[in-house]
Amino acid sequence: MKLQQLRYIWEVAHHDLNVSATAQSLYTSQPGISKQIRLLEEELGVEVFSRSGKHLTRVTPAGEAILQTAGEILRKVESIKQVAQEFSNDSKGSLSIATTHTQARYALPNVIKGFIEKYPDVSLHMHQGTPMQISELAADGTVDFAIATEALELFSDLVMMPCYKWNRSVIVPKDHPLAKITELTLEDVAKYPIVTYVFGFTGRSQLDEAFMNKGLAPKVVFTAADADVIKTYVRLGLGIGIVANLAYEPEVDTDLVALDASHLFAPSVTKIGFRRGTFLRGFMYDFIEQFAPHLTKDIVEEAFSRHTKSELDELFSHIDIPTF
Amino acid sequence: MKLQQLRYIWEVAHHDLNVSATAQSLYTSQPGISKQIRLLEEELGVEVFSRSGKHLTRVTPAGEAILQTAGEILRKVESIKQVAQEFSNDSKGSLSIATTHTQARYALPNVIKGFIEKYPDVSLHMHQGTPMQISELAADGTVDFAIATEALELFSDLVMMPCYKWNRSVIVPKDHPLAKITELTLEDVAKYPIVTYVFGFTGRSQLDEAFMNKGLAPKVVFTAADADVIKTYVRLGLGIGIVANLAYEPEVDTDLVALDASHLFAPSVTKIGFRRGTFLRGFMYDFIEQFAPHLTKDIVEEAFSRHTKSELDELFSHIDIPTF
DNA sequence: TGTAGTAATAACGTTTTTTTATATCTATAT
DNA sequence: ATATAGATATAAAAAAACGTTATTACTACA
Repeated sequence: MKLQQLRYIWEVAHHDLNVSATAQSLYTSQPGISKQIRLLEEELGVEVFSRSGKHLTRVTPAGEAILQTAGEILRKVESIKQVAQEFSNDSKGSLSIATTHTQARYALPNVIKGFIEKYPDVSLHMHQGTPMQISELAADGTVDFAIATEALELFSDLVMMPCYKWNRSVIVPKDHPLAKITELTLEDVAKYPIVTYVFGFTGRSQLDEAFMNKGLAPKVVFTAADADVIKTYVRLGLGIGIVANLAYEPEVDTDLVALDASHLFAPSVTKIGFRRGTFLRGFMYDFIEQFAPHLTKDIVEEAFSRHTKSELDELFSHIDIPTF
Repeated sequence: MKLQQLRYIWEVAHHDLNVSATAQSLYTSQPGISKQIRLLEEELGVEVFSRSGKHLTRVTPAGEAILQTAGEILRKVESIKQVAQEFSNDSKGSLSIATTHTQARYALPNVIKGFIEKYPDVSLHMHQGTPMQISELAADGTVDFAIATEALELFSDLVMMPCYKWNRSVIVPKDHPLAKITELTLEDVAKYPIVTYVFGFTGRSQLDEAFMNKGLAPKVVFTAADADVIKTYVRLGLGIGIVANLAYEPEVDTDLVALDASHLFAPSVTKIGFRRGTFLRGFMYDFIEQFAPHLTKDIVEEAFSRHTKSELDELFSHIDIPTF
């Protein structure tokens, strides 16, 4: 059995069982992969993939189990490389983060600016996607960290830690009737067409819940994955926007007014997650702490060792989470 | 990075850093191994072993971490092979057990007889040693199961499950004064020179404890690792024997008398242990259940998922353990 | 200081892996 | 049904990796 063979079956399984496409993505040839897969299957005496003629159609039950373990092995191989780098050079390496537009655009810039100054030899890679995609990237080891407000808790092999709480603002054009109101109520908000986040993004669920609890059914006329798009449509007069209040930038958004809505909607919590069992390098701990000062190396290591979700919750119930 | 390289560093680390000896044990050449180790170190950019001139003197801190992970990888590779065999042929495979003389000689024969009848294509390997050695063999993956009464709990990465309780008998020659006594007391026993198990074997600690609690200091004149040897010396009149009562065989030991000592010493518990995270094949579950009927597949899988010792204890506190 | 044991190096032959070119098969649409 | 695009298998050749033997160089221990 060769590591290369395990890598091949894993990659093929993650490329819709298309060997040619896999070969391309790995910059190698299709026959090479096909042959190694065959060799592995021959050695093991089991087929990993079932075939209809020449096409791979699905993963066999045995393959299911083998792929699972192969994935674990490949991740451990990565962790050996990480450990080696850690020992050979404290400050060289790479850090991959998967996150949503909201974080990338509003929450992370400062942290990342500081980080690349401190670790000029660490190459930073930022992946963007839906919370679901982000979680998957972290769960299968493509990225080191996932940062998002939703969906992270659905993956049981991610260690997930709360970073900060945030509230919402209603944003309206300067001349909008709501701009003059002093005490905003949910009923006020529900009167106007709403432009906000797509479902599954950036705490959208808290928003729906608040309206539902009051028996209100606001008209959501437009949804987008990020606040920049939302603001654009608010400017067009399509409706009032509801966004994370960190997404309102007073210096830039001079034509808009932000009305604090902290009292209308329950705060959301943005979390950072990484795969259980990953080896975290020094600069990774540092990154986490820069982003969420309460997540010191000690705390993260403690979180590491908690196996169940309830044990994790217990840990963080003692810790104060900052509000943005 | 190649699996072969990981295998090499692991083996060298487990052969006192002697490359030549490792090469012999793996039926390959010394330069081959040396070269692969160098290549790996070059690729990783860290030395796994530190050298004084041409001799490997110790494992570097980085090597420590790398070897740890390498071991995990190699075990996962084994588990892939196991899974494959499981799927390709339910009843072919191999089962390695490490145990003490006591178990091998008195407790296991029936189970093993039944097992080889049921699974003629599974090759069985029995390793014998001290409880300490046994536990190590299981912990580093050389054997599938460890069966012993002591020392198993010292290894935190072994899942340990109680199999049966057993009590002791005092064995004496037919003409010994004690042979006529009806109600044996500790004081009676302490009067005579004693022949029993070596410390660290077969529940020896329970025995010492019982005497100590009563403030007695019996004269232990001879200790051995197994009951056969003990019986031999009892026959020679060296003293009275204290052995597990399953070690007294009425049909064979006609010249000896066994006096039940259940009321004098706390019962001992024999346990079976295996490495956390190993893949257990069907026949392995079956073996366990044959040996300890209360350890059904469901129970074993439950034990698998309990991470801490206290969780395990909790599980078995509900389960009745048979007495031999 | 000498000797036995052990690792590194170099050169060579073998095996394994990858590549290229090509044939064959499958699925899908016409 | 048939043609076609997309995909895998096969075969042969080239390239790379691996292990072996022979030898040198070093260390530890007597």
